Amino acid sequence: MGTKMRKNSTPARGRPKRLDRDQILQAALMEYWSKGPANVSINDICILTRVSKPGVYREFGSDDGLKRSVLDAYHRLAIQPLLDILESGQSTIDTVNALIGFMTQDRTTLGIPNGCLFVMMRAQFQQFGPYTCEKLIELRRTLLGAYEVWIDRSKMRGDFADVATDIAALFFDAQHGGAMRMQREGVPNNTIARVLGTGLRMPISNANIIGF
Amino acid sequence: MGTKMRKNSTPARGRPKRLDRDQILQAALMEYWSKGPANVSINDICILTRVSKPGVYREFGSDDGLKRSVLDAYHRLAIQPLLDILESGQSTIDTVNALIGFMTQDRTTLGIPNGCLFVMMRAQFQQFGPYTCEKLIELRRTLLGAYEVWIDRSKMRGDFADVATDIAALFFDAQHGGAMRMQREGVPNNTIARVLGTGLRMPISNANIIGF
DNA sequence: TTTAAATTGTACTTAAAGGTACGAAAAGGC
DNA sequence: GCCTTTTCGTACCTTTAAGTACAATTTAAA
Repeated sequence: MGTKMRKNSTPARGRPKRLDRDQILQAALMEYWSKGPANVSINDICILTRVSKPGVYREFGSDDGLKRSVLDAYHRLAIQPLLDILESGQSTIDTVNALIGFMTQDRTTLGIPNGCLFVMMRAQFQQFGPYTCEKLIELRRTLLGAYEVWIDRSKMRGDFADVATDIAALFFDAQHGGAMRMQREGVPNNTIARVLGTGLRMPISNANIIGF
Repeated sequence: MGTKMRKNSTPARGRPKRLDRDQILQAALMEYWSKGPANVSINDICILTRVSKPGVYREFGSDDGLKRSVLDAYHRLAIQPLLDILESGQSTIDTVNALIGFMTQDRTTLGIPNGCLFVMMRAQFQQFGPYTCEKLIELRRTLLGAYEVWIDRSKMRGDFADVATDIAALFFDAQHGGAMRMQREGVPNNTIARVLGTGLRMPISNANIIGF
């Protein structure tokens, strides 16, 4: 957000920057993800990262700005892998299985909190500022768009049921959200996988049985 | 919560009570429902109902106590109709259609906020106190239990797919949650109905085609 | 060595949250 | 008319949130 866009190579003029933006983002991300954004204050993040409060505000502008940036980081960290699965070009069934596998990974062994920060924040968008909300809407559109592209591709291959693409995309998105919430509520991952299995394989198996 | 359980008939001893518990509950319920529980303070409710803050605390004990009681009221108001549909004894298909119809009613004409307070609060349980959380868990169990009973009944009639009852119950619960969240995000009700249609009619149509 | 530029953190402000101490008020019993 | 019981609301408390004023610090350029 600085007025001077300094590249790494340029030595710059004034006092050298010691603040590590990425470290703050990482810490905030993990804190939001594990405790829920509403239960983490800027102060908490300051203490956690040993950065002064004005430091955080200089870097991100506001609470809203920080949350927006964290959401951006979360996009790269945890949403992109999901998008990558959709764009991997595998067979439809393999893709669905990959999605289920991805969502129901054991988080404790990965050192990652349960649930999905994006799903969480979407459910609480009323508590956020304009930047964060904008980012949420953007991410939602990206996800739904990716589902739609994938569904259309599967349809062309003939292994997807006769459901309108936008409806099916909303359906897949809802299953993802449901799975992440179940995980947060403590439902075992193999149970979640079974729920997802009945839900997500439906548009495929139906195609096999009825349509083709 | 009062130490004296006074019936309406008993004239009582001290200063007569003017505080209307139900009015507070109703106002808090609508406020939580429309704005989200996190965006409504005890102060807001006091102003809205023209009750003093100690009045509210005398009646409900704490923020946690109020939320718990509101959730109870919401149970009777908006969850019970859903349970009633499940217990109505209609045919499986009619029940599913009734569920979809109930979830996708036009809220503006009913004067009711979009979404579901219970679904909202479930997604934010980390922000609530022990009483509220306990109530949330209890309500969740009640709902899942009702789904399970209904599913088992449908299975016995032979019009439900070969899916484990607990898994199917979680699936239905997830669809309900997904629908309520879509509604909150501004997805049109007829779109939501189509998403629900593809999801909820699946375990039934599959039974018709494959199993029986 | 001075000056200008850039970043730093201490100490503060303001607002709003949940919660309560306490005396006034309103009733029935004596 | 006075005492007891119960409910009432004003005015406060404590904590914590987001956000900032400002002087000190560290660097390159002059």
